[in-house]
Amino acid sequence: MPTLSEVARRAGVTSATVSNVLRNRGRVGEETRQRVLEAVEALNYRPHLAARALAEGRAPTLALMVSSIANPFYPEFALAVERSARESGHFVIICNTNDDSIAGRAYLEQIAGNLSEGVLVMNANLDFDDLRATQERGTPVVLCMWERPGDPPGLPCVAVDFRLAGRLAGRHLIELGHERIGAIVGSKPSGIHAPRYAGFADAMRETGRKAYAKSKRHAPDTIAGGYAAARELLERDPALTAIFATNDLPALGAMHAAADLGFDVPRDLSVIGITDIQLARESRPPLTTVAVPTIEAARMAVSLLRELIERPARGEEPSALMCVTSSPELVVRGSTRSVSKKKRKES
Amino acid sequence: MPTLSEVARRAGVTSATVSNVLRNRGRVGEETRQRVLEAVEALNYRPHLAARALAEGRAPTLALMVSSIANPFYPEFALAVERSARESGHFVIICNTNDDSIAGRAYLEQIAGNLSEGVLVMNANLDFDDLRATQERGTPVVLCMWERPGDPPGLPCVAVDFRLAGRLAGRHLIELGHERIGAIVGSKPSGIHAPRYAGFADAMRETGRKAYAKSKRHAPDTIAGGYAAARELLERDPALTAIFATNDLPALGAMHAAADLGFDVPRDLSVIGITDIQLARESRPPLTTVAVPTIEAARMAVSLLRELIERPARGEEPSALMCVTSSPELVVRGSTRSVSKKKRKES
DNA sequence: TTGAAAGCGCTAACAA
DNA sequence: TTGTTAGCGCTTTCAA
Repeated sequence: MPTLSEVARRAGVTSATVSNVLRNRGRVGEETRQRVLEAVEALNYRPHLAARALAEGRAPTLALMVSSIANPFYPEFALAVERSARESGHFVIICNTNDDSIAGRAYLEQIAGNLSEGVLVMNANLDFDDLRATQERGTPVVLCMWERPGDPPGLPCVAVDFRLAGRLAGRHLIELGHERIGAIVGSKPSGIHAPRYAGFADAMRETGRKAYAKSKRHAPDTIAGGYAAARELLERDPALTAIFATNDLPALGAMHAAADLGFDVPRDLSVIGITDIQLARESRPPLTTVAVPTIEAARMAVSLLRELIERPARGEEPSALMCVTSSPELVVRGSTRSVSKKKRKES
Repeated sequence: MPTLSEVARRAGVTSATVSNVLRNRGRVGEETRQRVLEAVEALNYRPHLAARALAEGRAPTLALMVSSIANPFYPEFALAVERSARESGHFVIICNTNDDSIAGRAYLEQIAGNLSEGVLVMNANLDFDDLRATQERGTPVVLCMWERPGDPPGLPCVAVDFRLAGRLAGRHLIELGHERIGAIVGSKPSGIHAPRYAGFADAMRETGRKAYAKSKRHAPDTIAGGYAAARELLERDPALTAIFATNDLPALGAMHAAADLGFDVPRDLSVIGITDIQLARESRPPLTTVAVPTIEAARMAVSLLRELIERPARGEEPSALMCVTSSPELVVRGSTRSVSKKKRKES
């Protein structure tokens, strides 16, 4: 690989000059410029990003921490992150923590500040103290999807009003006339799914329903998890006419369970999720869900991070430590319907 | 961020010594060692990976080029790649080419050799000349999933016998008694899906069937693509009893189309795909498919790449330029069944 | 066993 | 407009 000074030698100038033309920093004579460009071309020169990073005191990558990139939601997000990151010349390093905070810490310690200029966190299974520590050591961190806009996490974040999402889902079901509604809630009791369920509960309370509390199951955030939970729910109370899940994947699983138990969705049972992942559009029937502004969140997270990276260099305070995305929105598709008078036919 | 020499100063030694203890290179007195370790601890020192990379002349990352990480197949693969990469201390940079060879080239030029020590290519939409060029500039490249073991691509690769996969799928259908079989083939005519279809055709030929040729559609490698193609196929020839798709996603789409047209899968129509993505297990009915050794391919790709990275340093020739994974295997699930005598009931 | 010194490829003052 | 020089943080001979 040719280096700057080889290019310089060939062009009969010094590396400083080559550097200047490469960065378009002006103050270079047109003729010299041409010569340099020719040399670059002839040698097929490409700048050494690691060297540049070292000299500039900044790294050209952002780290994206996820529990597992294989979760169907993350890739969509990662794609958006990558696109935004590219705009500021950053590459993105995927860090799978595998839901293990030890692994997460290991990643942070190795990457932060050296290889990556900033850290994006897409799951809550990292130790917040670790995150604060890396922040204090000079590498900005932003949480990509904070679920409670009203309750700042003590770290920069982009917040999505998931409580509202839950409420919208609940309301939709109520408007369709459902009374007996089961709920499938993400597995970590005090975890990120609490606000979603709280919103759902709000909707129930607002309209004077109480029955919902009996029919609640926790399940891992997967199709299989939702399947198992829905089965339990439905076997325990076959009179349920709707199921609310705090996430699309379990909602999809619930549809399968319903089918296996002889319920027709949406005729006998309505199912609603939250997020609007790609798959939600592609299930049969397509899933009614509350869409969360994923792409917007990704963009915001990257620009917030970028701001945090750049501000200190300019001696300014960041303008805000929390961005709030636009609100979640109900997307009515085929998996919900107004409750039929005759209720279920079979089972 | 503390630096090596700060640690050194605090421990009353030079940076060379600190470096030695950190790399466990021995030749350091036990007492000094302790002092250094304490200083490291006290200062909370972490090595600067970019600086180390520069000094060592090697980068700590691998680039994974994919057309779009959002394709449901890639994340599973990416996860496996990341795990393997970590074993040799590499981080993985995700490069979404977006199926655009210009974007791909841009990535290669920026990353290869500087930020990344090697390049993994997970789609064929990169210009092979670009790949060869980066290889010649000193950055090893490996194709992660070459479809024709018998026909080396002129680049290091790990090959999967996709023709066999196609054949297994075809045979399975034939063994179930199917005669009229439709095929959905990936959209790029001469592209990566050709061997899969060729294998399918082999199976047909071997058993003297010819009808298949009429019922073939090209479709993008998505659920929607498969849906549209299957609809066409089925509307054109409702007597089809089976559909073979060169990939799971379109196969899943075909199942949806079948359902929409009143075909029951598998009673009226069998559907089979290739790959065995996670989703295949989670569809209704679960998809019969030919499983491809994804994880194994990921591991092989990373170790081949690692070997290519290290060999030249040791002056050796790489042992092989092509690894072949174990063979694809039929996974029978719920979407295929022996052809019923009465054929379809409805439609 | 430890230190001194050069250098990886680049940037960025500052001088000329 | 261009060159000189001094690093960025680390590794690695080679000496001591």
